[in-house]
Amino acid sequence: MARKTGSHSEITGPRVRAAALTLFARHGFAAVSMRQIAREVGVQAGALYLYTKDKQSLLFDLMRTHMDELLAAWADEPKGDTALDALEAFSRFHIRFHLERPDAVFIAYMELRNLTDENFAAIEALRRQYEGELEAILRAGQEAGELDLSDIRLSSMAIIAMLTGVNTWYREGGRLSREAVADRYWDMVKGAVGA
Amino acid sequence: MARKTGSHSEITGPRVRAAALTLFARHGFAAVSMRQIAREVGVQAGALYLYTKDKQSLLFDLMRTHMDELLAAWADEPKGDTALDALEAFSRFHIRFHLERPDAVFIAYMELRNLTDENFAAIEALRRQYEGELEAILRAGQEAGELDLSDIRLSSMAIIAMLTGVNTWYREGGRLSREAVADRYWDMVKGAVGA
DNA sequence: CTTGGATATGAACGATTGTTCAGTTACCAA
DNA sequence: TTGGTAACTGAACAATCGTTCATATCCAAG
Repeated sequence: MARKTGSHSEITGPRVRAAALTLFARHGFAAVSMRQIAREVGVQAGALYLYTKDKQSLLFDLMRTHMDELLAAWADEPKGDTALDALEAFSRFHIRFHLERPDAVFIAYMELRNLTDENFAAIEALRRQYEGELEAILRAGQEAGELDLSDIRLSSMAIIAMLTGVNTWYREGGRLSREAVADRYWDMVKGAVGA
Repeated sequence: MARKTGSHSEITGPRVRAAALTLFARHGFAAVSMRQIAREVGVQAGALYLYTKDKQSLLFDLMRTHMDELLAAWADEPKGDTALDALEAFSRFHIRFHLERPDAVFIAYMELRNLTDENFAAIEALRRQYEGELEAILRAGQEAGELDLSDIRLSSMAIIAMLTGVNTWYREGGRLSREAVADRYWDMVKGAVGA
């Protein structure tokens, strides 16, 4: 027995990435074996290497895809007229986007240390780019007198940490809807930047 | 050759934990072998089992010790008279305590999924207890009319995420001193709770 | 001076790891 | 109907894993 019935390359590839995403998020990159991923897909371990160069590339692809999607989605987001509008748009976007893909977010934050130096640098650059988007909003708001900030970089890091933190406790079907959470976090962000 | 010269049990034990702390923080629990830890200590792998039941217990001990120290240190902290004073004390304490032990903090947040169910429950309970300390402050401030909060639990999670986030970017000898960072974060916390 | 416990070695255990590859099958184009 | 190739298997590779254990050495106490 070798190949199963039907042509599967366009099915199996995404399924490998999906299985890796779930398993890496649940157990951690180092704790998941290629054989576990293969079993989840319904294939032997050797077949995975038709879809990825090695385990490291599998992790890197997942992280780079996530960061690319993040940047692309934010670029497409309407941002309003004022810096305060843009900050509200960013806050709501960040929560929504991250709540929609908890596994990818978890991996992107937790598995950085399992990347090779080169791959780490690439992901880090994308993260910096995203942080830069928020910093630009804060700088504009500062210059327009809409915000009162003592340190833009620091405020940016604080806001992102606060917003991303939602992923650690939010559970679907819980006490609050995603919108209600976003409303309250936007209030807190507003207060934190003195607006 | 077996035992080296001198009595070492009171030296080796702490050294095993210190090596495990550093290595787990740098590479992750699953990616670190007992032999790596042993090499760092200057001992053979088998000797580690004089100081820990197994690898899992080593991780759990590190995490439980960290959480115990956290709760004990906060209990010893002067908290001022008003709820706002207590909130400031908490904010500054949290940043200071966490910046002093980045490795332990990193492990306590990243390696939860590598704990057995039983051990996870124990650590989770301690974390809840710490979060409860902040919630109590917020509740008191709310009732005294010092704070304006729409949801205490949510504000508590947001504040902790924001404060803990300092560990992800702060570097010793950087642009800002720890005190300067704490000053600015306290400003932001104050704003976020409407005070 | 002997004895016994504390401290450590080093070899060994079976299990599992990421990865490669020759062989096998199913599909599609000619 | 036939060939070629895409998709996959199953076995194999050396390396490493956590853990155990018989053995050896050192120190303190009697």
